[in-house]
This record gives sequence, structure tokens and C-alpha cells, in this order.
Amino acid sequence: MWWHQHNLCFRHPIEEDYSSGDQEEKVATIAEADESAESESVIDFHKRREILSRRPSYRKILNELSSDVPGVPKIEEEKSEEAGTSPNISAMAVPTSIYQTSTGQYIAIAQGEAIQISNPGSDGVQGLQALTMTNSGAPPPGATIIQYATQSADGTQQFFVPGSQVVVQDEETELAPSHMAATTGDMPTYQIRAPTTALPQGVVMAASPGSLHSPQQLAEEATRKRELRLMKNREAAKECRRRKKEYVKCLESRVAVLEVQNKKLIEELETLKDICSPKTD
DNA sequence: AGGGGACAGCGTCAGGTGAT
DNA sequence: ATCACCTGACGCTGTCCCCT
Repeated sequence: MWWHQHNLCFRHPIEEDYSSGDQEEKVATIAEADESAESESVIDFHKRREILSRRPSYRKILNELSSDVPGVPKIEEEKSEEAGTSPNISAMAVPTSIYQTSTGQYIAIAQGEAIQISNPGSDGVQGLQALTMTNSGAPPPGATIIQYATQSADGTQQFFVPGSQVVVQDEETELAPSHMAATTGDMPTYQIRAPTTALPQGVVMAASPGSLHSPQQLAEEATRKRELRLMKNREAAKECRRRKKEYVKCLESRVAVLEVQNKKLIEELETLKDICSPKTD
């Protein structure tokens, strides 16, 4: 819809850069067809769809625009972009994984053993806490995938981390056991636990594919994969929408700049006209 | 108050693309 | 060929605003 109009109404030079050779040919074909729209009424639907579907990502487009227009920020690459989902964490060392609790808090699990917990509301490093896992050796195979957080039966928050461990939010802010750092003030505390009881609703632990035998296990594995896929796609869709909004903003600012330039050029033209053609009374 | 249209945001599906 | 990722499209929901 939006992209269709964008592609069919005009071809921006930047978009041209992303067209592969045969793609350009096809676009040219469409352009000709558009010109002779009165004579040839309909463009082949499939051809059109094929062309339209081959679009560059918003990141690519915006980065091109950014290099074109100074002052427009570039969309960062994948790694920093992931960290960018949490402004509090982005200033820290790049973690390997970032997870968000159901209350909006972020947990970053670094390459080493540190777990950082941050509140999106707090600014900078202030909202960050570091936990150290003492038993974070090599995770057992098949159990390294994190699943999303949920409320457990006892009202605490749980989210699973690589290594078949569980990060559990304490209801009281008492001093934490020795295997974790204590939090202070109003901040909740978290514990690293082994998942002792049955998994909370909505949370499925990763299992080693080799351990699957019965049809029920296979079905559970399929469900788990589906949940994981949906979760990833959910996040991807959010990110895509964010990029799209950024892209539209970028285009709007570009329009504003070009309008100003255009106005200046018209004024300059008028001035030159006045100079070159003296008034004849 | 409440009905309804416009709009934004979200989750999901389907299909394309690029990397391996 | 396979996989992960990206994004358009669709349907749903919540919010805001206007009108009756």
C-alpha cells in the first residue's frame, strides 16, 4: 500500500541504487506502461507484485538518505540496534543477549557471567544492576535458548537464561544469597535459580532435539519452535515499524529541506531575471 | 452518555531476500 | 537447499474526537 505508492509514483535516485539489473529493466517496463496507460490499461499483476516486493529495507534506504543529507542520523547496524532497544544498556559493554520482563525491565546477559537489570524509566547507568552467576559454566546442549518472561504461580517474575537457569524476581528486597548481588533501594532483587517446579504458563524450555522420542514430545517441540518463531517475529515487526516511522520522518525532513532549497532557487532566479532584464519605462 | 469514524499500535501470516 | 530476517497485508483492540 504505502510502499506500492512510493514505488510507483516516482523513482527516487536512491531507490534506483538498490535495483538489481533485471529489476531495473522491469521497473523501466512499468514506467513505460504507465506512460502509455491510456492505450494499455492494465499492468500484469504478477509482474507488478514481483517488482514491488523486491524492496530494500528501511535501514538501507535511511542509511542512504543519511549519507545523502548531512545531519540525518544513520540507523545503526544489527548489534548496536539490538542494544538500542534499551537506552540504559546501550552505553554499557555490548551484551550477548538482552531480555525484557513483563514489567518493562531489561536484563542483559553479557558474554562473561554478568547479568544486568535495568528499568527503562531510569536514565543512563542508574537503572543498571549487575549480577554474577557463579555456576555459569558451559550450558548443557539444547538448553541455551531463552524464552520470554511470565508471572509464576507464586506471583514472582521468572525468565529463563542460557544454561537452564531461571532469573526470579524477589517479592521482598532482602539481602540476596551469596550467588547473586543484592539490589538496593526500591529496586527489586533477582535470584538465579534452577527451574525447580513446573514451568510457568507460556514458558517452554528448550530441549535437546536428540532427546525427543514420543509424538507428544515432538508436538511439544513443534509448539516450542512456533512460540519462539512468533516471539522473534513479534520483535521483528516492532523493530520494522520503528524503522519505518524513522524512515518516514527522514523523508519528511528531506522534503522540508528541499522545499527551502527550491524556494531559495526561485528567489535567486527572480533576482537574476531582474538584473538581466532592466526595466523599460 | 454513547455511537461511530479516524487513527495508531500490535500480533500474526505469507512471501521475498540474503547469507551460509 | 536451508535458515533467519524483513516487511506488506490483514484483522483486532484501544484511544481520541466529533456528533447526536
